[in-house]
Amino acid sequence: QRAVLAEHRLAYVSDAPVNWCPALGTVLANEEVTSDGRSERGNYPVFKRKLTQWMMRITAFSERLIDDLELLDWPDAIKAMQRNWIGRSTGAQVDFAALTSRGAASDHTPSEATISVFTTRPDTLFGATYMVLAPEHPLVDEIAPTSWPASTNSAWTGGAADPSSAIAAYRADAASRSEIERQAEGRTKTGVFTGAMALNPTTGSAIPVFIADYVLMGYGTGAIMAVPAHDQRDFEFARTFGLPVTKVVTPPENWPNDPANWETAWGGDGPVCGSANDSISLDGLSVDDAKAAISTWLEDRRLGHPTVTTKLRDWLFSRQRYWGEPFPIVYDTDGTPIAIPESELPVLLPDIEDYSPRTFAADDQVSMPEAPLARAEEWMQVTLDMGDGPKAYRREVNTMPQWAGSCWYELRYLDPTNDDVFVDPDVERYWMGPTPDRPSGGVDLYVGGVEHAVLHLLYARFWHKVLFDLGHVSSPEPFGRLYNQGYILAHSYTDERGVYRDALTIEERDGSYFSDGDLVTRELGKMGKSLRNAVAPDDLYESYGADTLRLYEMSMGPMDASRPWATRDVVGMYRFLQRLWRSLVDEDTGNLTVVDSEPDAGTARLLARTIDGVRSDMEGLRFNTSIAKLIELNNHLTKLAAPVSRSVAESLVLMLAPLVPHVSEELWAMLGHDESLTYVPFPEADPALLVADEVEIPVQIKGKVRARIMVAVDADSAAIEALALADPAVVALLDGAAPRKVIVVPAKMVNIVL
RNA sequence: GCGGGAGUGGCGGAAUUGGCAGACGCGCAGGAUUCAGGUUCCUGUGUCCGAAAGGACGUGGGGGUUCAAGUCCCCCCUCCCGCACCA
Repeated sequence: QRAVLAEHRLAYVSDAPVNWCPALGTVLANEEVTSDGRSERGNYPVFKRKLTQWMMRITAFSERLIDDLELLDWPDAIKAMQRNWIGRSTGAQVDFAALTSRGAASDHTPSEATISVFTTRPDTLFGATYMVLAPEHPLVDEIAPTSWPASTNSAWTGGAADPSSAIAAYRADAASRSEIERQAEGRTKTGVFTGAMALNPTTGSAIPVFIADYVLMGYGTGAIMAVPAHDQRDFEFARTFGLPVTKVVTPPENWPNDPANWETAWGGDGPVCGSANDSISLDGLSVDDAKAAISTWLEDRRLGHPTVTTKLRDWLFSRQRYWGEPFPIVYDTDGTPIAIPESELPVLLPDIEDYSPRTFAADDQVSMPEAPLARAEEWMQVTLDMGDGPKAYRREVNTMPQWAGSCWYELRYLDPTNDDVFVDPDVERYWMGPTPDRPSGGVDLYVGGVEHAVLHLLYARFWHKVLFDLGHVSSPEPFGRLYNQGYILAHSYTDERGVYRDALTIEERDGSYFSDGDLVTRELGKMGKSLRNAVAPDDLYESYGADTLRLYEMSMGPMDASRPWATRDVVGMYRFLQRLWRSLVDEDTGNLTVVDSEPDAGTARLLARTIDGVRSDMEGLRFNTSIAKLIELNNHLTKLAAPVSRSVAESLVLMLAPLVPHVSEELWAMLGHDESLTYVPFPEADPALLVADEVEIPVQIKGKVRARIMVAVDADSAAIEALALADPAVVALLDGAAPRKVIVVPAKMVNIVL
């Protein structure tokens, strides 16, 4: 019963191949391994090892994890990365009968085996001329005969005397090559014949079954039907091994009629051809129609059915670390995992002498993971009463990955002192509940880096959906709006030997860069100690103060863009803060110069426009343009002969507070306030001041600005046209000629067409 | 190959819906203040022609739509990021 349940449990023990990183001394999730087979953290080699580890059944949520992206206000790039990672593709599973006896030596017996394949192109079933299994596919040993069938192509055997030695040699060879080596081989197709044949259910012909590493055990069923005419990989394999290429979809007219003369496979649409037998004909149908027709045919004969496959794999959830949440799991004397009853929770980490992970040489493939908690012998052994009397159990010694905590911290933050539940349902609904304009619910704004796209952000969504299904949260998604801030980049400099030179030593001459006289090459990338281009915040605090640094970083450009650091530019924001101070404070006496009288009309209007603009820029996280508007306002104030009005000064300080909190608080106190400005609302723009009575608009002749006129904001087109045509500069340029057409955009501009 | 994003002065970057390209800052130039210094102040600063007035050109390249294009459409180039033998 436990075994059956384990097939469906959210958390389960698996002994499938996992990612083992000897240098880190722990196993890793697929998401933590880079495409070249190294650890995301530390960039160490990672090896596939068959180990018993805890898994989370995230694949059960694949569909919803893709579909619910629609609900989210997230950057397209992140959504695309998640879709791509989950990798849903719809197609069909098709069953092929294995025929080990066909054409084989007389000591072979017919196989009962069925080879199931996943295909997105069931319409091309008639063109399947061979099959390929992943090298580690469990059926391989079952279907392979003991000797080569008569007249086996010598190119298919890998030079081996019999199928089992060919298979063994191919597997050994595949295992010895790293991901990087395989990629470096330029994807030349390799493989060997298994000696077995299979029956193409549509044509009734026997087709050879190969193993090849271009078919992955981890995707689909780990087996494919190969249609070389219409799949590029199969095409290349067929060319290498001299396999037949049968056309079943008509390519465009400029393609050679005979597939033997094709340069590539034809993967596009076209009328299906050569696809008929006694009970079905697909000929003449489009690809889509043929898919539908063959699916029905397969289902009627119980040979296949439509299905969906994803690239996403279950989440490897155990780590060999001390610092992680211990599993609430014990094993009985039979080694069966049992959940600890709630009354015994939480399981706390034991105090141990040595917390450090057991690590190995980076390339030590045969090393075995060792959990630090396994050193806590006393803690491991525990006596519990599971309802059948006290018994001895052994604790699980693996711990959860760092992601476990980040999957729900945002929920705990809502109600951090609650001792009864992790979050009160009412509290959760208040902060995170779905609303008509945000059906996903979740955190209002989550600012974070792209590096979490298919790690934290995927895991947390999965975890949240589990809690949602269990009724613990009302929101289907944890983070309603996501904003990716860019990186602060910096130039790094390498000399001829490729050694990084300290960025502080660099001099520029005639567009080239030199370090102590040596020519160096400049690159733009992240800051880092090893790149010798990091900027120490302490130095900037020392020279300019924390407010200046903060203001500079916000002013550099849009928040979501990566931007190059330029120490030289920091001074601009420092100067601004000095000018700001002097607009409100007498430098010599230190006394406030602000007056209580109302500002002049121009200043009042500029203030209103600034408040309005800064407010919307802040809402859109456009801090760079907020700052520009605040500088403009201050520049205006410094040009005034008169002292600054209190109403203007206070609004300015309040608007600056989120950007330069220290200077703002200081000025706020000097303006006579006892309480922090944190509790004062953001200024409101006077709507009456946002609309001017008159505006200056350009007058264009043939699209070029030739004059400017003042017009009332509510002036109609005719009045504006008359004003424009009466302008002396326009009269002179027209020189008596009658305009062919005059376009007037009220309160915006005039364009005269000659 | 697939997916995402970006190309605007010497530099970082502005420019809601097509409507004055270059806001704001750096740098640079000239000037001011100062015994001096600059982490001070003021003025100027897209490019080219011109003493000036003014004119021409100008948002990666090429076409197009429009009275009007950085913005819309078509083709192309370059760069960055993610995934990559996913059947």
